[in-house]
Amino acid sequence: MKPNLNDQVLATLSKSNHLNHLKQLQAHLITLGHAHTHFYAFKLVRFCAITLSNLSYARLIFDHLYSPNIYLYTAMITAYASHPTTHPSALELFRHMLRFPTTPRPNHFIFPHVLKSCYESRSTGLVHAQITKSGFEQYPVVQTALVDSYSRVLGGLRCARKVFDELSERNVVSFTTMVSGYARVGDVDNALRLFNEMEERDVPCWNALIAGCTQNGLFNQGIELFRRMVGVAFDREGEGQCKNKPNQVTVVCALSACGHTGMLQLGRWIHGYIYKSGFVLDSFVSNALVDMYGKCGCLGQARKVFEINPEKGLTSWNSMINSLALHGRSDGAIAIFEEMVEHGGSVRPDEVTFIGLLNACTHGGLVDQGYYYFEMMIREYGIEPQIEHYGCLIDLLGRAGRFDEAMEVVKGMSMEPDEVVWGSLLNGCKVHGRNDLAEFAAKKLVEFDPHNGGYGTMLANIYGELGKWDEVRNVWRTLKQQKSYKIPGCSWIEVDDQVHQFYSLDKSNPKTEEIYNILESLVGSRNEVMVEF
DNA sequence: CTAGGGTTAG
Repeated sequence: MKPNLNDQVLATLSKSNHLNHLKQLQAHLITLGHAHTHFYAFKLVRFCAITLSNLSYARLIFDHLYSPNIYLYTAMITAYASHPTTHPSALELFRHMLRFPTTPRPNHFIFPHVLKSCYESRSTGLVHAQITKSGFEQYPVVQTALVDSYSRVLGGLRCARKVFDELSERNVVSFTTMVSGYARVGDVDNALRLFNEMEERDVPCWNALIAGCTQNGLFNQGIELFRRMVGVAFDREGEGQCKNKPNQVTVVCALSACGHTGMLQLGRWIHGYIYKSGFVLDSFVSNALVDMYGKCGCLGQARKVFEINPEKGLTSWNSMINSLALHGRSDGAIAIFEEMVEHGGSVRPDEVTFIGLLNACTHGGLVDQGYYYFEMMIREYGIEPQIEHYGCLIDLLGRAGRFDEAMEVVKGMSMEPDEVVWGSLLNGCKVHGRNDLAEFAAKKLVEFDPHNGGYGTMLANIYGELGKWDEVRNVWRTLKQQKSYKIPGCSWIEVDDQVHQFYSLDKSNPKTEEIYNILESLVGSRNEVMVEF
């Protein structure tokens, strides 16, 4: 028996990845008299838009149909909505569909896709009106899509909440959407409040909250939630219900938090958990592991995970480069960069790549090489330097004591220098004893953030170095009046799953004396010693 | 064709 055309088309598309394959299939369909069969056209449009990211050809197929049905409009609008630069086209097509009576009438499936194209054009409200008018507002799927759409528009969170509050029926999905909305604007408190109100929870809603924490820098809180999730899932007291086990998305978030806080033990546990759970090491998981190991200083492990990733994407390369750069392995970072350019396939270095690369040069003292890559970024890759790149470059030049060039760069910047730029310059000045320029940079910092006790303290110290004692007193008086205090430097180490925190000059630890003695024997002085808080 | 969750950056 001959395989039917339906299966043939699906099989061909699942194996194809090139426009030529698509054209062959099209030719085949035309000879069989199926050039205008909606079902096949639908498959072709989706393939073209999703696999090939070729919107113009998808539109070409669409435009050659006599009267596209609702499926085809939906497919075409979905295609546009998933490519941010073509958002207007999605709405245009939708309006066209509404305006002409010969086109299909909207159903409730199309609205989520239309709403996805509203984020940048801020037209959620218009579509909302249309939804109400056409009587689709009572569909939970549409309602949730509305909440999501409002929450992604700048300043739209209040509207999102309003729609959410008026829902006829809240479920775990609409709750999760709202939690993510709060997380997106950094309002973790409200995200948590809503999470606590939920009577039923699933994996995505845990993930939304954990991601909310880690994306807003609340790494410890994220870890705490992760531990709670693991605890609930494995039900340590009871009979082990194993519901809501962390999945790939969860571990990616948790690993990010481990990297940022240096929790290597937990990171290793998660790696084991991934292995035991039989998760596929997709690029997200792999990259998160590389980043965690890299940040925790296990460069060998990071490298191993990186090497076995068969689909190294931009982030994979960037994570590996950053890991090496972070630990001063400039040669390694540069080698990976070169490998990326040579064997990275379609992957092209982006602005993050160059931050890592410049960082590597800074830590290795490779000033000229750093300059070279900075130029390469602009000329060969057409990347406009961001303030971050300038920060790296100033850092690079400052540490090398090349202050004239550093100031040239500052003057040539296309934007106002920020705190990091002045901070980098100041740091270089301190290393090289350039107190005159240090005063200038520190003043800029204080100007930037007059209530920052740290900046004030640095300025006062520099005045001290310069013997400007009146100025020293002035700065201290201002700081005192404003109640601006320097946040003490802090460092910590993880031993047996416990984090020990150390602040400068704090002697509150019961073992202070012992710690001091050991550290003294190690560094030979008490001045730089940290004591546990 | 059907609403929610993911990594990298001075």
